[in-house]
Amino acid sequence: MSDLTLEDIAKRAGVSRSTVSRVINNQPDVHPKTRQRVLAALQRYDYQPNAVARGLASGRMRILGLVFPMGVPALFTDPYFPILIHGILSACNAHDRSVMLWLTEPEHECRTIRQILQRGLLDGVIVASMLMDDPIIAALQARGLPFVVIGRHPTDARISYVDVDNRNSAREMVAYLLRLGYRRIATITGSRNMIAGADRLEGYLAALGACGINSEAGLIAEGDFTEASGYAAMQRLLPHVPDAVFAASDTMATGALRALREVGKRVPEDVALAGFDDMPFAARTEPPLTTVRQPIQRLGAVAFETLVDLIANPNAPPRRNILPTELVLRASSGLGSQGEKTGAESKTRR
Amino acid sequence: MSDLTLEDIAKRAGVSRSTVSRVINNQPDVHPKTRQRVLAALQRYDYQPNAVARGLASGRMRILGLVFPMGVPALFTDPYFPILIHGILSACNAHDRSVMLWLTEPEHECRTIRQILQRGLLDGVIVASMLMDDPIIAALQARGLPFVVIGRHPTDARISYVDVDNRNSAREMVAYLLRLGYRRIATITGSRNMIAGADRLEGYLAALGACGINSEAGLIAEGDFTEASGYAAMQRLLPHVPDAVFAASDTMATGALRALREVGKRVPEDVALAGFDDMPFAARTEPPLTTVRQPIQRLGAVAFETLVDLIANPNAPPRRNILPTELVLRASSGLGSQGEKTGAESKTRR
DNA sequence: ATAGTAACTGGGAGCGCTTCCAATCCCACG
DNA sequence: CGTGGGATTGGAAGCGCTCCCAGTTACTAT
Repeated sequence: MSDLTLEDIAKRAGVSRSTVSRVINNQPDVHPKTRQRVLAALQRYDYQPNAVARGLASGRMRILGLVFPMGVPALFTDPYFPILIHGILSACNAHDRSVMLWLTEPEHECRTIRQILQRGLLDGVIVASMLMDDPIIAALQARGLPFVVIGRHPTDARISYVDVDNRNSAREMVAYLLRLGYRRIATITGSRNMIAGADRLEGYLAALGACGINSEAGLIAEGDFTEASGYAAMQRLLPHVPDAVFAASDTMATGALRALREVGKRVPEDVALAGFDDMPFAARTEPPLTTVRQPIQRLGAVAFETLVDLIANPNAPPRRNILPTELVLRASSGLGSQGEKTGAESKTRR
Repeated sequence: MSDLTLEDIAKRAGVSRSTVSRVINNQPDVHPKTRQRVLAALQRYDYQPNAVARGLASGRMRILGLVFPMGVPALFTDPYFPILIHGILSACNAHDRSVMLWLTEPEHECRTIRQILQRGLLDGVIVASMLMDDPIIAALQARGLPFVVIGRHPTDARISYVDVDNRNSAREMVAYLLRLGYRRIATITGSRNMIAGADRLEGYLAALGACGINSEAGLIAEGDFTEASGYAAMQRLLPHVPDAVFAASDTMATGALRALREVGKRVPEDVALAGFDDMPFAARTEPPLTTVRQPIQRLGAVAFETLVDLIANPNAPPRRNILPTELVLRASSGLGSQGEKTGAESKTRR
């Protein structure tokens, strides 16, 4: 309603602008009595500080940027995106920061990057990039804006990131399938240009290698983290008769499940199946999905904390944070030839 | 890198700050030659204007707020959320605006609302509220900040909104099921506190009423738009032997599907099923889901356009925008007793 | 009392931009 | 060659806040 300024409040409270500012920012050196008086005026006139003026004067807007690459087709069908956002926003809420959101659409990429780099606006940026060579990374570095990436960066050691150990998690899942006795284990990979996809493939290969098994080209089908790609990949795998399939995401695993159902293959009797992520729906597929649980929400929260820390200490060394995953064993991986017990939903802590 | 100001560029280009400002903002009254010179300097020093200073001086930050109510449990499992965001962000990208995002968590609600109402920061707000009595609405009105709600407001005619005709869409879907010959049509409703849920229930009742059928309490089960609630609701419906079920969302329909599968009921032979939304996965359930398609992404884009219009014309009357839906007929609704043809994916334009 | 010190308070100078408004320039016209 | 008026340009006044510094007040110790 009324557009009061600091000055107005000051006049009403019979003090100076500076004193009101001190009270608002909870600074010391204000007499308790004065503070009371100002507080009362603040309340009475329902004063809201002007965030922009404040930001200009102080140089910090308390706003963080959050950037998602549009090049990821799974972004709008996977709950990954909303869950991650939730984690970040909750953390921001709790620490009185706000968030600006961008999707870098290729056709507007330059403009989007310009917006993100606008001076004064953002205190720092979280890049949910996962892409191999996202131009936003270079732009942020050139501009000197603090940022954290969700998903490790393969080459540049100066970049702070938060991630799970995709390679080892995948390796353990495949090792588990091997322990169950499966030998023709196929994989449906994520996109080539996403680091998580490449890492999970590496883990798959490592597990096979450790067991003395040579990977077979026909047992590796590339997907792009979408359901449809999982479906198509499974169809390509079928002629090579896998006895188990490790899909690099739960979403692709459901696609594989659909393909298997269509040709009358039973899971896990004919083909065992495992996914990655432990999305909410993974417990409700038929059969429920064995998978690797990654703490998506926590990933967002830790990214937030890391960024805030980075903003406060601009010259500190880069932070790297690997969060733990756990295997979630459900019916889709079956009991294997060993008859190993899995339990309804037993979990293995890594 | 270098933190140049307008003044610096002006000096370099041998003109005044004002002129540089004019060039940047593409204003007339600059001699073409001067403009060239300034443009060159701008380019050479890679000048980025300070968005905050600009915002303070001009009173417009070109930032929109986007508010989601956390009270909606489906928010993080339904693709509705990301698709809507996508629609809004694409529109913003194309029109050189940015977006700030908030989830109003009940425990931080006051603080969140304060952040949103901060003076100077936002030019306007899009509320993806759908809730019956969201306090943010009253707060925005009191503050006089332009805003648009996605989902109609049941009582206040001064509020601008964008929506689909939930009531009629639901009515048509149920009428379609009636035409197929189903008579014991049950419904799984959305949450009571969401207007869309209430509207779809009304449409269900209207269709039955138009056909002279009295609704039966046992055939109405309340859900909350989540898969789990659809599953539970279906279990409650089973004893009442419906021959068809209209779920108020595709997500709940998949829950119902799971419950039906568990007790060995075939869809559509034993129970026909219809959903609402036409989420990407609806075409891939087993059987594929008959549903009402609503243009979620477009909803976001139109909300954006409406808001921008509202910001430009603060005194214009409220805008109300109803986007069309269409019935998407797939296998889950069956052929009914009439043997009506549905085709693999025939659509009916409303 | 009185100096000395600590606790407060107010004023002013910005933050980097927009936006008037007055000043200057330039050219066609007389 | 002078002159009016539109086209350009520069200067100054903010936008509403923070933050520094000097000034004022209020005590304590002597």
